[in-house]
Amino acid sequence: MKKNDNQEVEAVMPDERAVDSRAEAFVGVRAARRNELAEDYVELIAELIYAKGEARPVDIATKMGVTAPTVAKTLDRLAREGLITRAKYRSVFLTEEGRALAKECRHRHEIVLRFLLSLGLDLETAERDAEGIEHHVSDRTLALFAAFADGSRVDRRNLMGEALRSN
Amino acid sequence: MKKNDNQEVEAVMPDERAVDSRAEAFVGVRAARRNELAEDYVELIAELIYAKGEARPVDIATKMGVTAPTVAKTLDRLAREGLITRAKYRSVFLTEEGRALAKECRHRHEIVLRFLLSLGLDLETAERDAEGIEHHVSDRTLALFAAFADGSRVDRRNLMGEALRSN
DNA sequence: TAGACAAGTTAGCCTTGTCTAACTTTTGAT
DNA sequence: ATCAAAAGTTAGACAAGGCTAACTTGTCTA
Repeated sequence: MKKNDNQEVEAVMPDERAVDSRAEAFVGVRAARRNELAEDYVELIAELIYAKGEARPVDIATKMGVTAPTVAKTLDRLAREGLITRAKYRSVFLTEEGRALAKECRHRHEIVLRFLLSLGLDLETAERDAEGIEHHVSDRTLALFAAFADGSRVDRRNLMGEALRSN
Repeated sequence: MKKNDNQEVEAVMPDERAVDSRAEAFVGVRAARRNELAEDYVELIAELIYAKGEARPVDIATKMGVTAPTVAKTLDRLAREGLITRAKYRSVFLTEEGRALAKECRHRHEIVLRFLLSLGLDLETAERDAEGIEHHVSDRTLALFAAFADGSRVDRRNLMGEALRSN
């Protein structure tokens, strides 16, 4: 492939490190994407059970914004993967593994949400963004988010205190 | 569907607002997910062109961690969607629309990355998380991220200044 | 208790994203 | 100028996630 045909790229100016250190990230991100839907389902099922005592496919469909057959197919997959149990024409239940996953997802979601809110975001937007972001936050970042959300007020006080003391 | 079969949900405790206000988010998130791959490709293509003068399928494949035929099929789709142009056995080029998208993605990526770094995250992790997060950040949140990243030092100074003045 | 209606399922189709295997074109070194 | 290796393409398989249409089961009310 000859290096002819050059193209102007005025608009886009990545810095040096970009091309190489970003490369490996893609693989990991795509891996994360594969589990997103399962996590969303499991989390939603847990919420429905908590809120209504059961998780019915029709409610899952409504909340997820998809049709009933889509839900059925996805639930079959989740059952195959051991996250839920189901019987024909009945509600869905989480296995131990499913509950563990739901709990973990809930935890991440809570932290991301609190973090966004503590940053000054409105609830609507925070809720929506948290839904998308929560699946892509490493443990390290999550810890930082948690610390920030919990500590932002305290930090300010500390900072002011220090400023006062140090003068 | 009778409301029998109840299940213990000790582990998972969503608060009241959760079930309803989170619902609508899913639809939006799924919409965002559809464009992620296209955005990743376009951004990568822009970077390759910038860094090497051209974007070859083989490099895209390496960076994305997939095989050549996968890249070929995806590039066909991007071409169909008007984001790139390509000729058989040649490198790939961005259309105006593709360049615009790449620029926008780059911009988001930069902000998210700077934000994560300013939060104290190491470069590796920040890079990886930014890759996943950037597609799920609303304009509102992005603005907040940008302000935080740019202003965290300034804020501290202001805060200290205020603390001093107000006493 | 009988049906009507709501909920759930099944079948079949489409698109995307992934792969391997096999083939063709381009490039570059001798 | 030739030809081997690298790059690119095509064909075909498969799973996931989505849909509509048509059928079955459960529930609840008259």
